[in-house]
Amino acid sequence: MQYTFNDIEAKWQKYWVENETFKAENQSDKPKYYVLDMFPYPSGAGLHVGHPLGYIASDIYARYKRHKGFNVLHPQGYDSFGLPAEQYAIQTGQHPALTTEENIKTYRRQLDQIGFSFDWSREVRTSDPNYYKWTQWIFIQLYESWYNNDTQKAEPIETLMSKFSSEGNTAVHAACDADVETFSAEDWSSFSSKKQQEILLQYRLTYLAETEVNWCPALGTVLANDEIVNGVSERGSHPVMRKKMTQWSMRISAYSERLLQGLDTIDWTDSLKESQRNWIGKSIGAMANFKVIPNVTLSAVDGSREVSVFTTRPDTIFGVSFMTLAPEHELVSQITTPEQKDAVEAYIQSTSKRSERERMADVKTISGVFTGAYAEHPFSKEPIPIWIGDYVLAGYGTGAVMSVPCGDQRDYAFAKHFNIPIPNVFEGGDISEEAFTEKEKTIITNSDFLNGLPYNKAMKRAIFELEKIGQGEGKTNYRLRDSVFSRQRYWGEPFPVYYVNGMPQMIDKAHLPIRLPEVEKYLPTETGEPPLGRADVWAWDAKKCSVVSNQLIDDEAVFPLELNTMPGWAGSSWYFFRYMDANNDLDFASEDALKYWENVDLYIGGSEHATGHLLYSRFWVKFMKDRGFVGVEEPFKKLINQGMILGTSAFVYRLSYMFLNPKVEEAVGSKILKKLQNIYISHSEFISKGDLASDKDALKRLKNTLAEIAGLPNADTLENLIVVPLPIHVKVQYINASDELDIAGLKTDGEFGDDYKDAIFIGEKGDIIDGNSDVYKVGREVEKMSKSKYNVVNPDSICEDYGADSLRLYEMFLGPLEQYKPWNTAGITGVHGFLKKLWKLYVDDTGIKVSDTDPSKDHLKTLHKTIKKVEEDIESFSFNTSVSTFMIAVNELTAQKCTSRSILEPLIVLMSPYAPHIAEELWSQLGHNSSISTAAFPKFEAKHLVESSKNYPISFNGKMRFTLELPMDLNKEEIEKAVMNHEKTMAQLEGRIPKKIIVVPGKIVNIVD
RNA sequence: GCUGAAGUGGUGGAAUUGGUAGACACGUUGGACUUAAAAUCCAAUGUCCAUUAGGACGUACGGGUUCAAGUCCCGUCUUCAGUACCA
Repeated sequence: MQYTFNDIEAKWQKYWVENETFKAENQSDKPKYYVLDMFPYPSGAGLHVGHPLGYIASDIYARYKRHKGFNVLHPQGYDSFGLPAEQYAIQTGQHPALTTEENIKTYRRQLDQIGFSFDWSREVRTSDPNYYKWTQWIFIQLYESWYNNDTQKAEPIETLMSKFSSEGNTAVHAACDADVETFSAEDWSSFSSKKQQEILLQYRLTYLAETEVNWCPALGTVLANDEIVNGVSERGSHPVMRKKMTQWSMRISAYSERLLQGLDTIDWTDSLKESQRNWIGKSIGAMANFKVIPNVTLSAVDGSREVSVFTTRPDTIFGVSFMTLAPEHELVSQITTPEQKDAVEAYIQSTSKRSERERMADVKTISGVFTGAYAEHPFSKEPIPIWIGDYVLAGYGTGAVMSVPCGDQRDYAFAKHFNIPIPNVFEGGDISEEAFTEKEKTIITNSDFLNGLPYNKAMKRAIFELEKIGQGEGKTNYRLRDSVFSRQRYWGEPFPVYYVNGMPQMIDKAHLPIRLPEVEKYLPTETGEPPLGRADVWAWDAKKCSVVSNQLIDDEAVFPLELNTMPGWAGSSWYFFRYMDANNDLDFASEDALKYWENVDLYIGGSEHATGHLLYSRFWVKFMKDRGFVGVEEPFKKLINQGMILGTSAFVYRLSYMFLNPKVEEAVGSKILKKLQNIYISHSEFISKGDLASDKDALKRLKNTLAEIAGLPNADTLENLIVVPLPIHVKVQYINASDELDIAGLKTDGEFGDDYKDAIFIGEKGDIIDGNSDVYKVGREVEKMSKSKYNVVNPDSICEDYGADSLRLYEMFLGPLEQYKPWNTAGITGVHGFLKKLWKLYVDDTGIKVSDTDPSKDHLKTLHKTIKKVEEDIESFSFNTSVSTFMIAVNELTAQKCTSRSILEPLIVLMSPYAPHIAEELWSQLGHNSSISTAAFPKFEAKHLVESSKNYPISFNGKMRFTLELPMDLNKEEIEKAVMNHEKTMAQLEGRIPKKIIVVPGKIVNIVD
């Protein structure tokens, strides 16, 4: 009988569906185990071989846990809202719901053919109204909550309202907007209800706020930072503006400390925890307030203005020689003196043109302007000049810094550039060239009451003194910012929100879901409203409690609905709870189900979600815990990041070379020229993507750097000399690796233009080549699989040619789960051959050949060492090594001609998580009527591995020379005697007397002479 | 720059607590079977020297600890990923 994998796999896939083999029950005597994959976005391209990697691993683990007697929840679903479907809709006019449905069908077919043990009865789709109904509901709960810093918990907004009416807000410690006014209980009750609502909005966990976005008028949409290149849109090169928009935000910053602390309670990789820690960015330091010195020429100054700064090094406060405000800082306009007004305004003008990204990219250029104002040092009372500079970011801390040039490189560079004094406050060291490093900043000097103190004591003392004079306090700052929750898109969850007099109102739970309205086009409106602005039936009738036509909007009962939709991470922040009770109409999941399944025991997915999905989910879960909706504090107990499977792409590239005018060599000498070449090559900033010739700014920067290195007075000397600093391979286009291509046909002329006609080209080896001849070659590169790179390997054809079991085994065999690794289809013949060998171990021409004879000692030894290794491997997620173990076992048993049922039955159970189809088939041929998934995992018995002898490696001075078979029960002395008397030992020693003989019984013998 | 991970044959990768480096595969070479091919099976395969016996060298590089180091310690280099005027 042949191993007809296609038939066998189809047969068992059908069996599993018909018998609901993998359906999980919400109650059981067995212990529970919840294994989850990050659910996929169903893209139009379908699955490639990289996608199932994590699913295979989790499926093996889920099946293993079932064998081990657990009630396993292993569901799957789709993160089906998202941009690609919307883009496709814009281009084709097809409704995203239709294309999404199509894509899901493809995904499901592809997933099914790999033989996953998903419980599909629990499938969720984020774009399903029955699902997003509950996403909307959670949004409402966030709106109806505030964060109490005293209890460190979210509470219903009502408790805040009652605090306000009994004591005002002065004693309330809450996470809220920075600019909340203070009021008493009397004030509160005197406020209009609109004013009360406005104040409450500053406390809610989701709130409306003015946020700066990248607005592209030509495209009529908001762009993400990555969609902007050099200040213009990536698509179409249209100008992009910073624009303030009112958007929903999530007060995730309220949870900074808990999100940080919670990391210690979960089993994630260190690198992932570290990313989240960095993202949360806790820094401990102090706030210090510097009084602005009134200036007689400024009429408005009243002497009460203060510059607040955050610093992590309050011990350096006597090293302050200036202060720097972000150009956007609100004090700037108030304190600037008339003499400096023009300069300051010109500076603000020029910096506002640059995007935040540009500012951050260009770290080297130092710029700033003096405001003319001075602040008073809190202790020395010296006047300190106040500058503005764009190296200070408005968005972090207070948007102002106390500049300590001796201890901070940026302050140092700024001070040098503008000739500001650099007072030293540390003992020892040298600050003639650069600021002190962290290591050098130890003992404080020149600092009044801090003199002689080590920095950590000085920090405490400085904070104490600041608090004493009421000009500062200890403070912890977090980098984590609230996240914008609005998207100007169509294909996302609509907000359950309508507006009365501009104030948001939540729609009652009873009327959810608020379904996405129909629109005739998926683009923003001509007036710049989001796509939902095109909907005709998109108003809320507060009396009838239903969505009605916009035409009916009036002042009394019909109001406009929110036009934004929720971002992609909304639906994915809580879906793991929905699987627990996916078909519940009354609640997002029943209390019983939530209590039984608790949270995810094992979560597998990509590391690209480290600071997105994995942080937002933790935030929502903590919130839901606070409000009593769920019982757990963390969503994912253990998390594993599967590595990416990469494809090999082929492309045509044009060789470009660094080329310099010969004058450079004259000017700088050949030695420096060589140095320059190395710098070009190692300086990745300059060898950026594409052709540097088109990036004038980068070219200019390069010239400055070169001039500096070459010791030239200024970059002008190089003006006509340096042209393009390469070599790089400029990719011309990707090709299908197997295609023949007429490379000559791609040749183009005048690529560099006349600007560079005097240049000489220097090749990769330093040789001079003809600059006008472009050279095209075909290159190969291992990179992420992508349709546009023609390097995608499709699992369908693999399943057809080799079977799903081969695919599963091979993906695991490829290497450690967490590692990035290239796909190489050639290797699959190895595992496929192994499956055939396995088949032949059980089945011959006449059928199953198993016998009920007693197993030999060798058989038992092979089986039990396999059980032991495989169990250890699965527990440690080392799936690649267990595949090798299976190969070794089958090789050994084949050589031993084993047909014993008591060996072959447990062996196939061991393998069934990895290769479930062949396992089911052999299991049933062995005479079993029920699925192999119900069989118990074989039990390891150590007695079968007990050896009576050991093949000792005999080393001389640490080098193994030969091995010697000795009985296990010999003691040290007996082993030593046996080894020393051996003729090979004599031969090695050649009569020398050993200085020392190390004997480790059961391991090794080492003879030192 | 900072943080994290990694660097082992032609390739993917093994190696438990420091104890026989290169398991298991792919590829390559030779052979068997075949008219031939595929499939299958057998053998060899880290590099170098040697007819053999055997030997030398080998886990990015340089040191160190140890009877013994891929594994531990110090320093250096390289690659990948994340992050970045975060005060």
